[in-house]
Amino acid sequence: MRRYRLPKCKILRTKKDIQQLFREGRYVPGRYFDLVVRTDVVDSKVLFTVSKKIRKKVFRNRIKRRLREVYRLNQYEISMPLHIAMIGKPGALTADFQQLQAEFKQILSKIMDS
RNA sequence: AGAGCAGACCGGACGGCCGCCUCUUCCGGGCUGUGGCCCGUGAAGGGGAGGAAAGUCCGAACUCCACAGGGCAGGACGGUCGCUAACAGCGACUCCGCGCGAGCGGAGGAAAGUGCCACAGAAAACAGACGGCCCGGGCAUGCCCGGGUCACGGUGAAAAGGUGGGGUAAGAGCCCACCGCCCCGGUGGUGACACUCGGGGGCACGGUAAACCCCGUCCGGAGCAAGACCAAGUAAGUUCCGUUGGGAACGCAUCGGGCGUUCCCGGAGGGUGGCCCGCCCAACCCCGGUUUCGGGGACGGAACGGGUAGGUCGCUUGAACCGUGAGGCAACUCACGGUCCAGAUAAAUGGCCGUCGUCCCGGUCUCCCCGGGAUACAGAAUUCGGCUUAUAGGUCUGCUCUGGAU
RNA sequence: GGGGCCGUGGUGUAGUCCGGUUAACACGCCGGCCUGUCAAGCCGGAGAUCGCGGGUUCAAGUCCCGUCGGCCCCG
Repeated sequence: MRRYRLPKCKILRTKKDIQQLFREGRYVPGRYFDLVVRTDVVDSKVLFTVSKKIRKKVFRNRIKRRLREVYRLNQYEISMPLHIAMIGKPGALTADFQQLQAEFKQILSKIMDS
């Protein structure tokens, strides 16, 4: 049985990788979150972030946690190595969790088709 | 019962599935100098946000820089006595103001000095006389001149204690009584201060120090992005300054120049993260010329510039927390026993679901049931002690006022 | 995480140190003159709870405290 794990080594954390991702990655906007994706990589890694327009740190953290759960539970939908940045928007705080998952799958399939 | 004051505390509970960080032990693998070290979709067990984690407003610990000190400047605090590692904190008490009250708020000095007090008003700070009142003189009275006066009038934030009586030309502490004020003494209190205490003074002393200032107490500067180490990597780069001068004594050498040691004086640079005094600090050789000097390297310092943004340590046992006892009105302290309780770093402490609790709304309308909604403020980042600010709802303790019953 | 600076008409600033009774200046805006028209120029005018709340003072943009927002620096 597949285990839906997401340890630290799967998170993008070096400054070089992150800068490269935002410089060369493809930007895909969404309703609850935007994605930045880079395909010319050998392993799958991800990072989660939220704009400081959301003023309170509690709410920014909650959005990041929900996005992480979305990625964790749907990571096997990805069939190729990708570097992904998930950028939370205000709606992700109150939206239904099922809707977040649906949007993630939808955007993902769009990316993998192209 | 209602209204209110002060303080303390909680700030959802239980369960299921899937996850995250960290520590310990074990398992597997690798390295080994057999002490261990490193790695893991590995296993088990322990721990995993707050009362404010916040604002960064104070105070410390700790680290680095600098340290013989002294002074000035600057900053902070400000009733008294205590508590504390320290504080702008806390406790008790004092005086003043506000409140019916429980209580709340304020606090050195304005008879050391300087400045300011707009407008209005006659006059605004060792003051002055506009109107009015009174007296005298002059013109034949309403007018003018000289004098007295602040009791009254108006102004203002603020105008020479208040009330009553005597007194007077009119008045005024001018005099008297009471109240208030000031000074000296006494008594009580560690003290702020208090006093139905004694004596003296007719009363002089406007406000502002969150204006300068004076008095007292305290304060070196930065901050865990402090700081230490490892790895990788660039340009061991550029510019500037300095590594010295004079004198005395002694010794060596001597034709002369000189050399060495000690002491004194001076100069340049740097440090003492504001300034001054004082103090402290390091570094010499080669070549040419040999009196000053020129060139080169090395060393010390300053400014500018280049590279890295990876890892390890600091990093959580501490003025710690929980009991019990003792001292103290209290803040708090002491003794004994017990506990180990987050350490992340693009940053863990969660996501989804169910049941229940609390509150609100609607139906029902004896709060039983059904449906819907709400469940705050807010997320550790070196660590403590405080303060301040945000906060749905709720609990407890003590007290006050009003009304009712007994 | 730590340190520092700034909030004044629509915009950019002055005034804040040392408090004083119409808060100044430039650009912009509105109206008029000029021109065949526009611009420029000239004349006149409107527009500010001085980020917000409390305190000191007779009096606060200015002094003190709290709070909110914005900007910069440090490895």
